[in-house]
Amino acid sequence: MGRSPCCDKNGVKKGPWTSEEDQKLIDYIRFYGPGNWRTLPKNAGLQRCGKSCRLRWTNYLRPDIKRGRFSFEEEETIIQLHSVMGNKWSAIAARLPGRTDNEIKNHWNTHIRKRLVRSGIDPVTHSPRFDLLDISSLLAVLINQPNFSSVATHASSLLHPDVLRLASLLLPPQQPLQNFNPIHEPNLDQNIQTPITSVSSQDSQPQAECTTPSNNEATYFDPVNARVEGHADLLPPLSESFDLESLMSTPQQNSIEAGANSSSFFDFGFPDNFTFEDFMLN
DNA sequence: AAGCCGATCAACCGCAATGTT
DNA sequence: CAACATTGCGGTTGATCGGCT
Repeated sequence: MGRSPCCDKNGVKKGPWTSEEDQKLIDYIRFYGPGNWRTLPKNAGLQRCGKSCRLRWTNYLRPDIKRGRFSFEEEETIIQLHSVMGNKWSAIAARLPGRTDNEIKNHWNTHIRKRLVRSGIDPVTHSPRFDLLDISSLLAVLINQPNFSSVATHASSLLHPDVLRLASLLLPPQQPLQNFNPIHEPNLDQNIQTPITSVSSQDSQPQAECTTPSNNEATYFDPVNARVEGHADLLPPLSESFDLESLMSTPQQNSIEAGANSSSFFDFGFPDNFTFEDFMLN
């Protein structure tokens, strides 16, 4: 009746492995190969549970394990695969040579997941979540650009349409951005209050699509009235299903579809010193 | 210097799936 | 086919470390 324990608890060591134990395990597996984990510890002279030996080998001692930081490409792959597979860490690991499921799982939980949350992405569904998004910091980055019209043009192709729509809703109608007052960030960086000026002559970045007026006065981008003011191309059409409630909820059935556009949305948060140039380069 | 706290990651636990008798 | 053994997987824990006060 019931399952017998995977190992005899008496006399079985737990906790971190010593280098001597590692060496015993390596030597044994080099000679006999992995497998038969139940009898392995006894045969190898280890006071360990077979399960512990298998875990130590597969997650740490295996010679084909690639250690060190995850590359950008690896992280992208993990995000894409996770959007399709969910928490199938072993399946994800199978597509990342040299990485273990445990390592990927840890990296997801400690790095990637937090970045997605900061970027307003639900890490479970890979859908935008505006209750997660630090929208004011995003706006601060976008608005605090000398050539905001151009920025908006870029942003409209890079950001989720509903993000831009929400951004427009946050701004009072007929009000220039210089008076923009973030709702939840009363102490937001004062830079956000800075008037947005047209592209200056010393602006070294080429801006082929720049729609900034040619005068030297400060210009303000009003997303709400962008269409009437000739900026219709700056704002995407409102999604049919868009409403604040839908955005605040966590859809359960659309992870695969969401995965298809997740990497075109924000994949990462914005560090304090983040600039639009950084954004475009990434 | 000491204590606190958050981040990281190796390791453990329980359960499910699969294999064997 | 049932019972048991083994392996694999995902969630969680806890030790450790570095930064901060």
